[in-house]
Formats: sequence, structure tokens, C-alpha cells
Amino acid sequence: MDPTDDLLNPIHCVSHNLQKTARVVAGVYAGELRSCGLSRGQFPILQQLEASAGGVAMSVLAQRLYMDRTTLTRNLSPLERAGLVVREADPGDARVRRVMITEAGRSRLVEGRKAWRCAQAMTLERIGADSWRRLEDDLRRVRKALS
Amino acid sequence: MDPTDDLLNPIHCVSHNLQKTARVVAGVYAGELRSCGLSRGQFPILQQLEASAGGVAMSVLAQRLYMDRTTLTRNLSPLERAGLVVREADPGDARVRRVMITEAGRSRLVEGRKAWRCAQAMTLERIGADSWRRLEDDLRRVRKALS
DNA sequence: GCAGATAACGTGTAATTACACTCAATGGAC
DNA sequence: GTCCATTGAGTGTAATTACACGTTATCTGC
Repeated sequence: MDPTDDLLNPIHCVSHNLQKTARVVAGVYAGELRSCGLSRGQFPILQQLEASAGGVAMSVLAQRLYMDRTTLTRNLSPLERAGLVVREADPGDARVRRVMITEAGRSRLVEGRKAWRCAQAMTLERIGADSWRRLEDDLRRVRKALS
Repeated sequence: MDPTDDLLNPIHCVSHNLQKTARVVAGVYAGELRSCGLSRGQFPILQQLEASAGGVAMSVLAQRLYMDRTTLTRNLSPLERAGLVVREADPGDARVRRVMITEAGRSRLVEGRKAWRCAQAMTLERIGADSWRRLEDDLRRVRKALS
């Protein structure tokens, strides 16, 4: 008998278990970040952009965030309207649009990180740092295995 | 020095790590479920309703799914239009609307489970059953700790 | 060069999510 | 019984997500 048979019961759905846990956790971070005018979707984008000197192509940025490319396009629009990022054509390849964080974006990110740190500290305190270390490793493995 | 200091770097964001992993996994299940006309959000709802004989109040159902009550309202609309669920007033309390799965809903669920099992088996094979057992426990603990 | 394949990107459309707000029904204090 | 806090539920609005499709630019074989 296959030892994974019990896991083929919908109670153990990998997708739904991840989904509902993500929803619960997201609420904590969204609440903290709201004070600085960043959504929980915008914060990781700015964070990733700050680490990418010289700008990044849309596709590359989407991959790094494990996000659909078209979703990224939509999420970038409000950030661009707010002047926190700019999109400009790549001089070497006219197809590529390089995304860059602006000075205003960096300032906002400083505020955002304060709020984020509150949410992260609160979450870690509740779930336990060691528990999270193990979980984070496992999650990374899941992403690697499926993409 | 606080041993959780390194975890206060946005790279280790609990919310974003869960979010992006959930996105990657969701893609697998959505692909399989599409063949039977159920979204990955609708399947868990029907699944939960099948286990709730006599119908459930909206709030209770939302709690069980770790879902916002208003989100559940929206997600039920297409299911109701398709005749897979019904909402009827509770005889004892006029505020309560009891949600029930229909016969058509049960039939659809049989189809859905076939597709779901494909996705689940595929996912488990890639990430490993033991890895998932540990992860599922950890995720449950996170939900308990935060809600 | 040129034709077709490929790659990068945006848009139409639709599902998912949830906060703020409103409405209706219930229950408790008196 | 009346007032009012509480509870269950739906709607307005907006952000998030992603599939299908179209457009433009680059590359490859010839």
C-alpha cells in the first residue's frame, strides 16, 4: 500500500493549506503597512528593486518574485503613478523595459520597512523563530521543486 | 543579541514567502481543476459543504475556510448561479443564511476530486510526502498562532 | 537580406481578496 | 415592552491574480 494514500484526501490539499495560511498571515502585514501607504504586494516589489541596481527587466523581476509577469505589470502601475518607480526602455534591446526605484521610492521603503519590521516581529513572536526557520526552508524547497 | 535579528531582514518575510509559494502551487491545481469547471477557490468550498450535513451559516463556513466572510459571499455567487449550492434562510434565526451543497454540486465534486487527486499526487511526488507532512503541521500551527 | 520562430511586453477580461459601510434581526438591561 | 449593543449578512470599491491574446522587436536558418 502506498504510504501517501492518506495525503490524497482533500483535507491535506497542499494548495489550500498554503492559501489559507497565507491569507491569515497577510492580514497582519497589510494592517501594519497600511500606515505608510504601501500594500503588501507593493512592498516586496520595491524591496526587490532596491537590491537591483541599474534596473531590472519586467520578466526577470517577475521571476524573482515568483509572480506572473502580467500581474507585475498591473501592480507596477500604481507605484509608477505615485512616482516610486520608473519604467524606461533598455538602450540595448528595445523590447525590454527596465524598472527602477526612484528616490521617492527609497524614502517610502524606509518607512515601509519600519512597519514591516513590526509585523514580522509580531509574527515571529507568535509562531516562534525556530519554527519559521524550518518552515522557510521547506517553502523554498517547494518552490524549487515546482518551478 | 537577539537571535531573531537576522529574521528581521525582508528576505525572510513570512507573508511574502508564503504568498509566493502559494502562487506557484496554486498554478498546478488550477490547471487540473479547469477541466471540470471548478476554480481552485470553489473546490475547497464544495468540499467543506459536503462534510457539513444540514447546511452551514456563512460565518461558520468562512471561519472553517480561514476566509473573509465577504470573500465567501462573492465566491458563492457563481456556485449558486451554477446550481451547485443553495442558500436558504435559517428557520430558527432569520439573520442566518444556511449554505448547502446540491445534488449537482455533489456530482461536480466527484469530478473535481479526480482532477484534484492528479494535482495533489503530482505535487506530492515533486516535493516529497514526508516533507509535506512536516510542512502541513507547521502551517496549521501558524494559523492557530495567528487567529 | 528575408521569413518564420522566438522573446518581451501590454491589455481584455474574469476570478479572488478584503476593508469600510450598511441593513436587518436578535438578545439583554431596565 | 423599549432601547440599544451585538450579531449575521450583503454591497461598494479597490487591489491582486492570471489566462488568452495581440504587438513589437530580436534572432536564426537559409
